[in-house]
Amino acid sequence: MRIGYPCMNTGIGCTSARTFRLKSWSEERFLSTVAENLACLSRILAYNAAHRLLFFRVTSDLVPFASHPVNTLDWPEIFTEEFAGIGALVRENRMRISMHPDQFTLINSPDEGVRERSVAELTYHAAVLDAMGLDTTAKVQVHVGGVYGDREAAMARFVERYRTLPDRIRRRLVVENDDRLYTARDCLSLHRACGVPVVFDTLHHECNPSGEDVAGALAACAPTWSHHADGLPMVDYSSQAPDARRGRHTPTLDPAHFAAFLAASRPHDFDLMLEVKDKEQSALRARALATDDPRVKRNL
DNA sequence: CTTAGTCAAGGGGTA
DNA sequence: TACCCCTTGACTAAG
Repeated sequence: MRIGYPCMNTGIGCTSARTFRLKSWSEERFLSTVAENLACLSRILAYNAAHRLLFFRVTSDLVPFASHPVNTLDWPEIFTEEFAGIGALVRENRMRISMHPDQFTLINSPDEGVRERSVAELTYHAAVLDAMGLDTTAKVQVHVGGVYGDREAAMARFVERYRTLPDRIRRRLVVENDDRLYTARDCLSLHRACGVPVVFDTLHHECNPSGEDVAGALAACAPTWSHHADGLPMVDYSSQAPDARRGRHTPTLDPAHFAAFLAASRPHDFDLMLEVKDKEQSALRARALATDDPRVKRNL
């Protein structure tokens, strides 16, 4: 079990998610922003390596407007060295990377334009991981998408479109249960139909359950990952913020809830993404809480 | 300097 | 049909 956190570090004083308004677009602005973002990502990963936080989600804002028509620059080529350096850092420290495109990425949309933009966005995400030289254990996770008034048809469209995605995308794509529309069980049925691995999200499963307890859901999702090509299963963990709208993440790690999760999840092994607002601070506390867990101990 | 409104992109739910 | 919500940090113009 590697423990990680998403997208940003609260302590080191830089962000890899700098962006700008489309109105402010210029090649100079783009190039300087990407350069800053990549430099910051390097710093974050160096911090993570030093603190043995070996799982990290790279922000989708790393390359602003990467899939937008306004951008005709060959950014993977321009930043070849920077991406390669980051990839080397990841590999040398046996770290793992994931990405999670925004809600606009909907491969099951009936709208041709939405689908095309989604494929372009997925191509961007795959291109980042490719430029880093990472193997197919580095994943791009998406939700199933909309229902469009007909769940069966919407799920069938996901399957059909997954099958025809370029291999560059498909080999990295994994699907996650969401908090309203598609449960873990729905995702498992997609896996049976097309082979897509399933990321289990604990909070979404609480909000939008499909009958299994945590252990049962993990047992069902784990075999959707081919150990060789896909690596360990990925699990997103968070708990419900008290007195907040359903689905809102807690601001910081709840130690008792986390301990209960660790106990319930045994003996399954997976890489764990802590979706908590204070980011690396909670990841560090989680790792400390779990140091006696043999799954974590192996990676210290 | 601080702050409040806004940002490429979709879809679901309510009135 | 019209409007609100999600989720979120960062940008940007206004004060």
